[in-house]
Amino acid sequence: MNDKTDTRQQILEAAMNRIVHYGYGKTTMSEIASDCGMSAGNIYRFFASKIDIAEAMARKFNLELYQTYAEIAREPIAAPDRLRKFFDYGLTHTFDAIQKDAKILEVAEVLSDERPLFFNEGLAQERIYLNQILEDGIAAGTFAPMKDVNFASEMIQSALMKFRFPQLYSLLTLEKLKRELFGVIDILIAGLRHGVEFSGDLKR
Amino acid sequence: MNDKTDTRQQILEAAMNRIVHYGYGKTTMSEIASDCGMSAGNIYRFFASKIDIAEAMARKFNLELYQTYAEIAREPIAAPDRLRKFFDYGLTHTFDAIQKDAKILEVAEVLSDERPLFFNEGLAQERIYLNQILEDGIAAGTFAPMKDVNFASEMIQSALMKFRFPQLYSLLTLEKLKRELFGVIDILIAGLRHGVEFSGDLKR
DNA sequence: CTGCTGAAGAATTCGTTGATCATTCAGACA
DNA sequence: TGTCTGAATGATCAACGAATTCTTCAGCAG
Repeated sequence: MNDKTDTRQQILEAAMNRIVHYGYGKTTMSEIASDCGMSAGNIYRFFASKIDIAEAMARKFNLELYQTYAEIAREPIAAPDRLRKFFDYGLTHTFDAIQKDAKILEVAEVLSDERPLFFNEGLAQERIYLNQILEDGIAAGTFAPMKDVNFASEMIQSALMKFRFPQLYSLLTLEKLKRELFGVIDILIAGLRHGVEFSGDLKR
Repeated sequence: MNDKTDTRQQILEAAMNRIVHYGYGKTTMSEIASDCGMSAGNIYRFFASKIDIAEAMARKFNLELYQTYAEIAREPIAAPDRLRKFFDYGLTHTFDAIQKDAKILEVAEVLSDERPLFFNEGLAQERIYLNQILEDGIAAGTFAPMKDVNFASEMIQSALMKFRFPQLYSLLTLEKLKRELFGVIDILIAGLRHGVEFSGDLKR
């Protein structure tokens, strides 16, 4: 069973090496296989398809991200600062990753085409940490109480959607991007601080 | 001189009829020309290129939009309500337009590829009305005073960016979209109401 | 002189064909 | 018996000539 995990890991690593260098489209299953000293067919005992390798790659990327997210959510600083740090890290991390390996943009594109739900998974995971920060902030009296913390998290994610799509911001510098990110976050924080009357509250 | 404007108008109308029906790519200059009873070459005395026709089309669409924006910005209701109405109208208007003529999505795509700055023009225009609403709100005491109204407008636009890209939301229903739009706006309004301490204020 | 045409040129798209690639699976191997 | 290979298969892609389309412009008509 450990062999299996090891081999899977080896395939993933070989694939990642090729993909970040040549791109997803220019990397073939046979190439990955021969890098691992096996036949292309054998890869299918470990990954159901090529796109699953891309997904595993993204999952690995996200795992690091979530780990830092969890740490930030736990930091003993005021909730608004944690919120800023949270999204600052997310943006910087992906920006740097793209700067370093431009080809991962292709992976993201292919994934959003063929695994459109994968994206939602990440948002849901992120919301767990956001909810935690919001609840802390409410408990500390920094944020006003609210009926539906998860809905608020969703709205925060929605307002910061722009900073998730490199295609939308790739022409801007990181500096300009951050200025904008913090500008939006500051309004959101002011809103959360003083309490939001959601116009839909009656219905929900 | 009026002849010239008329002909231009005629060409634009013929082009629009074909484009909303068959799409931008499937509409040829000769077709537009023969619809107008002229040669393809003659179109170039009125439009410098095919993409300029698409731009004129979008400009016409925006003109209606801006007219309503101006009206909403002037309405004698509280600033927050004007803000809601403003973006509600923008979303509904484009959503309905796409529902009615799906092919205009292709026009938007081609335009953002070949005239990337055209988009910014629209944002700048929109900000004129936003600034007006914000200033009114501040004067009325509904919104807290702020150093840089235009920056706040930019941040509002940034936070609502998601609702501008049909590619990002085309799978959602208008109802769900509006729920989300109002959710974000409500937080922004709460923030503006009580005042924002922009973390970048020292630098600006 | 002005307004327009239609043919020419340049650029782009299209369709076909051959090759490459992802994926499957019968059977070899250990 | 459980692993793995390599050939078979169908799907996708690249190449490239043909055709279409955008754009220009010399010259014709009014």
